Amino acid sequence: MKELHEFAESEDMYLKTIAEISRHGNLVPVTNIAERLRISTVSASEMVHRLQDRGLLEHTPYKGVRLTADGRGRADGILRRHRLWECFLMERLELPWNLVHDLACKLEHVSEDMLTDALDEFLGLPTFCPHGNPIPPAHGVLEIRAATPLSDLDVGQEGVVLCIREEDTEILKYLDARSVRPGSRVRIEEIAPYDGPRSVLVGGEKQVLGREVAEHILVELVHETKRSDC
Amino acid sequence: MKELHEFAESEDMYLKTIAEISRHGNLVPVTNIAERLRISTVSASEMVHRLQDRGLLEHTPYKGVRLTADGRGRADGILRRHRLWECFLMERLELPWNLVHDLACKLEHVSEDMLTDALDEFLGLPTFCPHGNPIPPAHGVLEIRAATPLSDLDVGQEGVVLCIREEDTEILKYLDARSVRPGSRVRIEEIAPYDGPRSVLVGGEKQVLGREVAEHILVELVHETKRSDC
DNA sequence: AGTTAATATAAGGGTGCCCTAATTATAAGA
DNA sequence: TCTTATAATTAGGGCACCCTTATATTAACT
Repeated sequence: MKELHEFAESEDMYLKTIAEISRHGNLVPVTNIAERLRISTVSASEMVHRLQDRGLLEHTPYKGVRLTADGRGRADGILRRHRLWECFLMERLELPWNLVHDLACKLEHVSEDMLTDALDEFLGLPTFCPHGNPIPPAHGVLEIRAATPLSDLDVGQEGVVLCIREEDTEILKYLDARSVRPGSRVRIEEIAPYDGPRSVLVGGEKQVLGREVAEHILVELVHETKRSDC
Repeated sequence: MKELHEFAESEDMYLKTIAEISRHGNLVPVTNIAERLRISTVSASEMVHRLQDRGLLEHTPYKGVRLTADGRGRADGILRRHRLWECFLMERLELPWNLVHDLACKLEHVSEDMLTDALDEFLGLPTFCPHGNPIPPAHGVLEIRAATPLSDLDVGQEGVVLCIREEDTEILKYLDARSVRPGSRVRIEEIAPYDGPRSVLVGGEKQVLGREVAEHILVELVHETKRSDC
């Protein structure tokens, strides 16, 4: 009966993925889960059933999936550990920020509360991970910030990058190379026809970002301050 | 083909266990491996074959198992990570020492060299884990210390505890409660008949330790220094 | 040399998680 | 309403790792 492995790992990945896609309480299509996890829809569907049986989510056929309170709690725990590890890897070990995510993905499954809380304290109870995502508290609910996808901004509007949604090594490296990081100030200079690529002013330089990429960059709108030349 | 899991974990446990039991290059009976991992001998035997096929060890039927250079290297890597994590958990997170081992057992499987080396540096390149075991260096070979099991000392002999062999939560807690820790000075006061329990002087108090337990405590012999009252 | 205890292997299962290919059910637009 | 794209399910496998219950082998002792 006993196995050498503590097998919550796959479960963790599913819950985390669903929580990340969901964001605002909407139903998550099973197809999307499969895509993100790079597995077949059959496998994802199968696992969704298992998770439903365990009371971690509810599946509405042909619509999608929503985490239960239990599932949400579990997912928050995972995100919490993930982001705390990210802080540690970045701030203390000073590892390059594009590696940090992948490493945290493995560390996040070590799930003892004692460890997580000790780490939290050691890091000085941080509230955001280096990618700008909020760290769920040990007890209680995650604060929600008013975040807008960069793709929703119009020409001339400015914002401060809060976080990069899709935590994928490639996109992080790509954006990092273009100075798009949490805290960066960005300003839309131009939007190509057909809702196309954006020309964005970042740190004095002009960058061109596709709409798909822009959708993954969450910003806080900055009120257009009076220009000195007006 | 792709799996969500990186499946070196069982392999890791086998290699680590074999390395721990072996210690001095002798053959390790498959039965012992099974015992330590708390699995059936059939399963252990099966896995030993797999590991042999992968060139990580050599199995001499009815005798036992010995790691190849490759296997040894892998095992050292695991022990290195394990002990570095133990340092971190103990020194930085200040977790209770009996928890530290179990947590490190999970963290040790996150095996990127970048992480391990960064952690090593962050901790100030420690050479021993909190249980007194040496930390294998990134490259090169483990230094060997002249360690004697406490069970080999005679009445009147003294030693300093180097490490506790069997890294098992129960025994660690037991010994910790009796002040037997790496660095402790111990002195055999009495040995019961039939090579029985030892009365040991530790930190001014007398403790009684069974022979089996004493076998797991490795000490460095201390030359009987002249007493000041002589 | 013969018996016994330790060790190894064979046979048959099980679980978790993943796959492909084929089929069925549904939502939503023409 | 009817069709079609999307979603779900069924059927049949695979791999890693674990199990129990035999049955063979061998080391080692009498």
